[in-house]
Amino acid sequence: MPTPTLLPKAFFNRDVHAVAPDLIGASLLFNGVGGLIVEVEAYHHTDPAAHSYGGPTVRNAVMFGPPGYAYVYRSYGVHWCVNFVCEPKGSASAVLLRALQPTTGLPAMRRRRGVADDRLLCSGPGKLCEALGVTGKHGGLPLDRAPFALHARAEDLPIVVGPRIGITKAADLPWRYGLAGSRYLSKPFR
DNA sequence: TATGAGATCAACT
DNA sequence: GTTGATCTCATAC
Repeated sequence: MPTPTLLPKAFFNRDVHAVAPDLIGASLLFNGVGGLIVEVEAYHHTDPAAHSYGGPTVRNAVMFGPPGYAYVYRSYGVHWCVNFVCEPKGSASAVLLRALQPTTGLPAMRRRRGVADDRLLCSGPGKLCEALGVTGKHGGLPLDRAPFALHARAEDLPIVVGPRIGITKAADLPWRYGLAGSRYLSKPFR
């Protein structure tokens, strides 16, 4: 097994469309619990679907900060969703984590989620945060140290792209990236 | 398999 | 007052 490489902040200091596919297959642990990233979506400040579209607010302030930090927001008033901020400071782009293949800390994830089926633990942005225990208080934390632990994938993987999920604006842009054939996606790719 | 409602809150009109 | 980067459960086909 090759020694995994811990992702430095510089990894995120690139175009969001370069970072997003490179995250597929990477491993994400949060307080020692997590798995392999199998699905993400890219958002950019010129993108009408992005929270940063239209300028900084209290909620999206982290997106306008430096890359390599976590932007966490509440979705539909109920769920937490986590993003990785990308590109040079100020461009307000981010990658939304949508699904993981669970590998580590399965008992903790099953307990938090209240389900036993591995495929239901992290197959969606809200589920993923619940399984890992990520909440709003973790917004703004750096991604290159605890409680986060991100490692680059060891080899190239087949990546598929498609339109993003659950949005109404710019819904046709193919800015969703996934691991081809994964059983752990929030939804299959067409 | 597919569609619909409810939960619950911050941003925005 | 309305909308949304969601999820779960219920009911219908």
